Amino acid sequence: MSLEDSYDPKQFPPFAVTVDLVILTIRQARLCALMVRRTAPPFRDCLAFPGGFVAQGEGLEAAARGKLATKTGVSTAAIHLEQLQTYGAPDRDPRMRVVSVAYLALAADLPEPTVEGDSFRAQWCPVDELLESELAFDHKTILRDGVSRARGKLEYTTLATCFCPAEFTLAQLRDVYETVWGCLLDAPNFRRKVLAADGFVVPTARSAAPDKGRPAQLYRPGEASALQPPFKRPPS
Amino acid sequence: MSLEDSYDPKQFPPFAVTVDLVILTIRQARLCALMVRRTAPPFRDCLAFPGGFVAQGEGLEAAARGKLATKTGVSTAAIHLEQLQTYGAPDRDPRMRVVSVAYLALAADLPEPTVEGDSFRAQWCPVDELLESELAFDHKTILRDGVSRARGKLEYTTLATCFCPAEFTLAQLRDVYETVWGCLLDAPNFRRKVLAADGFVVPTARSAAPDKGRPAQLYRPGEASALQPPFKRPPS
DNA sequence: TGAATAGTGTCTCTCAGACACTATTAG
DNA sequence: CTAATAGTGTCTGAGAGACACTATTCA
Repeated sequence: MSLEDSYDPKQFPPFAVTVDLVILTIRQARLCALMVRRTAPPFRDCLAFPGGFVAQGEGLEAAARGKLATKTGVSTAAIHLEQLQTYGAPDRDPRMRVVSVAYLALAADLPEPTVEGDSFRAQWCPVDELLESELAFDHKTILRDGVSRARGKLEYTTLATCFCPAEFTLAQLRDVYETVWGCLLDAPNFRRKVLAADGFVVPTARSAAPDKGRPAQLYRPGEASALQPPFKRPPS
Repeated sequence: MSLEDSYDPKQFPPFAVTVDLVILTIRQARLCALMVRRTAPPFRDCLAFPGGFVAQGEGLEAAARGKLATKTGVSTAAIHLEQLQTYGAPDRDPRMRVVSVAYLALAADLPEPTVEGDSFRAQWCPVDELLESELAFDHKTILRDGVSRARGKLEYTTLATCFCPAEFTLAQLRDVYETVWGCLLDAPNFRRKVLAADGFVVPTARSAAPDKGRPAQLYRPGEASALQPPFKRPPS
């Protein structure tokens, strides 16, 4: 913030500031987001992202991380969290002026969310279904932005491993790309690209025990965060 | 924003919301940002980005566009404006809790900013010098993020033309890339890539009248906004 | 004419995609 | 053995970079 000389810190229009969380995961080969169903107007019975007010002395990311831990009931250390965008149209909440800072979280498949104080339910919903249905506030726009960001980030970062368990096969990693991008990738070429990307994955001592077929090498995430060169997403 | 059932719209911690503008342009082959010098504490005499409070009924982008028009004194239609990030650390302003939504603007070389009501001065400053000096609040972080965003966007969008006048030569466009990326590009290869990118630039009927050397074809921006395939930034 | 800048041709290297092929498991 | 999945080899075409070359202007 930078201010004219006439600035008076006592006279400012008060806003409510909230965080909204777009928490993405992959369940049964579908990209899903964690949603809560609203039980009060406005948008009663609509699905909405978890979120809430930012407290007076609380940082934005700290607020997001707090909500994340509450809703998922999981240690948030392993979950990637980044700021997405800020949404502040004057009429986005009919009750009052609210500016919402949206965060994007990428997580491995998590247990079904626990009922927190029994006051609301959270559930995983496939994003393609969410984009067809009505969501509260401007949350459909936020969801589109979040999915788009996630798709893009898979191209030039190693964040795909966030959707995987601690150890994973290359087939699992490929499934992440295929699910998020909605396309099919050539397994041999994918394998080469991943292994050629320095620090993307590192092999472990173990192999996966499959139902059938040859067991696959298990890997864990490497140190690298950027992919150079980036992965190319096929046009679709 | 999504809220628990116990939500009460009357009880929320009030925040001030501001917009900050990172306005980038190229002057004399240097990437520059428009800055104002603070005349009151805190950070008195430090440089800061133009910005100010968002009014109660005003959208965030509308607020940013308003400030942009005021500070540059130029029709903002031709200036690219996009949301950058939101900065809301509890202690970022010592006076009060402020959440600032930063916007990034890319503009062609503009006239020296006019003095607006004589209450403050705006000036263009080379970003490399700004990054060496002390800036107000967390504005150095914001500047780094803005420059980084601009660099990245030149790779996969046609936004480089925003730094050019209405008609420009390919050499001017190449200068934009070289200045923003801080590298040298091979002129023949650059030319081929730009012309191969469908809708990046379209030739006009005119040629530039150079001081010396062969006149160059003039182009204007095309319809495309994305570059497929992206331009590759040399490692540096 | 020569200096300067615009623009073309062409070679090479790297990488992405296609796809045939081999390897290792379960039954 | 077959089915199924993991993993390798190899060809081809597109694009990036290097750089020699031609074209058009001014003085």
